[in-house]
Amino acid sequence: MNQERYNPQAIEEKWQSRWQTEQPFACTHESQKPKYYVLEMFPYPSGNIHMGHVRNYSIGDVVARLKRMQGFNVLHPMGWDAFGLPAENAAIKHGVHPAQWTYANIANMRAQLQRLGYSYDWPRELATCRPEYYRWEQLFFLRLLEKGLVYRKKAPQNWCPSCHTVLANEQVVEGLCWRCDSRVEQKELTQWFLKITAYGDELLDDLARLEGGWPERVIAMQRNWIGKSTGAEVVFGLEQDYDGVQSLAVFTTRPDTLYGVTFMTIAPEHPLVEKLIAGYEKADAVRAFVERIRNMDRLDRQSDTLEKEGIFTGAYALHPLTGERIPLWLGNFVLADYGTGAVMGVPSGDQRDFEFARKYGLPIRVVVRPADADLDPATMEAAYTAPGVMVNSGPFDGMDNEAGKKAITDLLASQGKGRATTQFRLRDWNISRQRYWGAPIPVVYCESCGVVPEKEENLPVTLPLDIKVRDDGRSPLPETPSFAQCACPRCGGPARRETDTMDTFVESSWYFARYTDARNEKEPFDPAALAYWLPVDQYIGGVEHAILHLLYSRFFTKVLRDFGYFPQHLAEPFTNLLTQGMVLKDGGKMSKSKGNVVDPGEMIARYGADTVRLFCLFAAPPERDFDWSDSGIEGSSRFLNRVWRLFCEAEDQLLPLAACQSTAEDAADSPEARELRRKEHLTVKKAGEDMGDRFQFNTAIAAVMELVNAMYLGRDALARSEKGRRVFSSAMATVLTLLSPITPHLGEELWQRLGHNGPLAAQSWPQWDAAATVQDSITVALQVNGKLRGTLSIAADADKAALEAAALADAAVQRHTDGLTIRKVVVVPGKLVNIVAN
RNA sequence: GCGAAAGUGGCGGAACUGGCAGACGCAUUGGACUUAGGAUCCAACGCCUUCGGGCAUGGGGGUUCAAAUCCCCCCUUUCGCACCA
Repeated sequence: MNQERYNPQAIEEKWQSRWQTEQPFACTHESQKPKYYVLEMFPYPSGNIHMGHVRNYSIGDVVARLKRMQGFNVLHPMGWDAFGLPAENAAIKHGVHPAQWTYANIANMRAQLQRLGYSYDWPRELATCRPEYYRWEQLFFLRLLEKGLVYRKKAPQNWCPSCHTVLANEQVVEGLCWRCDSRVEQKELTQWFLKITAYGDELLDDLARLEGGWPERVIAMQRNWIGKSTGAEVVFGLEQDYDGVQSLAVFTTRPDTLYGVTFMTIAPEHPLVEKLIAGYEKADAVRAFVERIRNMDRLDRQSDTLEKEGIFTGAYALHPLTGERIPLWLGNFVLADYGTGAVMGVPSGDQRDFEFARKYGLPIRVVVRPADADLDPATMEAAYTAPGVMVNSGPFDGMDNEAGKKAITDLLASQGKGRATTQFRLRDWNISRQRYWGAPIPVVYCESCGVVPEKEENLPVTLPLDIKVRDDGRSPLPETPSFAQCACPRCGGPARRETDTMDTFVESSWYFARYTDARNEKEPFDPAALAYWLPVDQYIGGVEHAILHLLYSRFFTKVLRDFGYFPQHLAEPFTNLLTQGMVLKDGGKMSKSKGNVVDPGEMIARYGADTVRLFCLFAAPPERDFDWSDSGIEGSSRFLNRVWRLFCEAEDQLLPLAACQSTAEDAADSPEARELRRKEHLTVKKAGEDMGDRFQFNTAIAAVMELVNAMYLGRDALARSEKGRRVFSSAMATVLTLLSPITPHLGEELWQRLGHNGPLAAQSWPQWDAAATVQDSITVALQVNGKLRGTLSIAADADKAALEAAALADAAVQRHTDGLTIRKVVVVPGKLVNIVAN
């Protein structure tokens, strides 16, 4: 008997160095096999991997390894989202160049990933900070410019004072910077915008294609973020001519309530305000109101407890259908940048308007009432927003209000006073960043030609590395003459290069496609490779990217398709999305400040990579958060030791079989053999379904644990005969094979010692045989009136009559039916017998 | 307020199509082997019990021979969005 101890450090080193030399997981698109592209969100090279990475990449690696064994040609790449602010902050703090810091971190993290044994196609590795990568992004920028999908605009922008840069709307979380939690300010700047709103409808509609493949809540979050509203723009005439302005438009989703308008509310920032109040005796009070609202903190202004406030401007609009005078108010709840910045006030049909009207004594006119009741404006306590019948609406009285929406919009349109339209909450994407460590935007500003795109043949516009990072965090590029001063690509005259860089989310919006041909120096993608690999079949990452990265990637996919780079039939980049939960410690997020960080490196040093991988998958289903448990990982370690010992203690009895290779004849040798072979096949069934179809790795592992437990129970009996040993050896091979996507090092090591030549990873996933899982006798539950009263062991093929007879003959059943009349017997073959008696 | 998800032993979690609730693991307890064990092995382990059984899947109703699972109402927690007109 072999007493050798399980030494994960030694065997993991052995197999990892072999994988590094042989790169067995590199792949090509020239294959007859069906393809499978599994991708985990690439990491920012912060310096060290944390448990969240380990969980994310372990899930992906199991999928990749399993799919390979199931006969797919699998693409499973890894790279680095390598531009970004932390590199600059580190440069300031430690005096090291951002590039040097980044590349050193990449080297370190690459080694950590290799230490975990992930089956990546390393030759495709990419880093977005390399010119070989971002040159293609600059090319896409030029294309976007040609098509008018990127433009410059001067507007108030989200400005993070601590990061010294603007932020996209998606990067502002509750008024704070997504990265550093500083309070975001508004700053007027001219910036580059990607016209993501041009794809608003498609981004919204195509969410339907993702149903079933993406988590419902991510789809909901995107739908919410895009925020499409259907309604009408209604043009109200103004009572006077205000400096040439004679009308004011509003957007409404309720054109059916147009006859209920009793006032109009305008955003304090609306450009017309100053004109409206000119000459009004209380103009100063209005100006003071505007100032006060403008100076309010953005967070406070958006809080849900903020009281609605307004002020009359002294001006009037005219109702487009009745000609009635409508007082114009300013309101602190009206958003300047949504719709037209002005809303019609219908107190009877909108709760905000209702409260506003009550507060300021404005009239309330009911225009939609429930079908079976009247509403009295004097006693109403809230707006009526449910469907109903139109009243007080001139020719539309009696009409269903849904029909009224269209009818009134049509009437307005015929008179040139409105039109059906839609509004999006989604804003265009500001991609300018006032930072150094990012991809240069390939345009120049020429004294005579204006904004001129860089010539395609001059790409890449390389980010200069010979700079000194400024201590105040501001970008050194504007003061780097060798970069900022240039010749105009059009006239050759003196010009200044754009010194803003691109948001790093631009790089991550298309990296998944670059992996299909990462080393191509002639074009961004090989069309054949793209057509073969895209879309990504399974994408895996944290839910924190539900909007940002996933929305941008979807947008880029549609744009690159329309530019002809991506296949024309490709609508979406990621067919299936798994959002894995967080790894917590003591119920909270791991953080250095809390001192509750579990370091993967330490865990690997203590238990080995296989144990760490196993525990991450066993602790909980993948989409759920789980709390790291020190005793939990002990359990996983114990299990692998148990497998190791089972193998070593039986090693001289083991035969070099593959999974599921014992025969029915072998199984006929003894009841133990038959039972173990049955368990083996059932485990293959369950593990395959749980790992491959449901991504429930925890239950797949539990099933293998049961098989191992069964092997311990049966091993002495099975060791007695050649056939028994065959059954046992086959089960051993099955354990190693089923575990191999999760614990590949242990699998390869023992597979080799079992006497096999080729790698276990190249084995086919075992096929289970239904015939092996049948049993002669089964246990059925016996119930009386739905309550369990006993069990019954009976021939598996017993028919209903036999089951019923056996159940009625059972002592426990008789005891519980004594004195009762049997009304009915429900027999579910193979499961139970329920006797209904009273 | 809107949207999504989740509530099952001391804990993580099983139960996939309604059919023996608690698989698998952790923790705990008892035992074995040991110079010793924080190794390993065996066993117990939802709650109550008069040992017949009774009660248990957030709460309350319902459908059914049978409900963690289906239907209705309610509560709690987490996440996202939120004066979006």
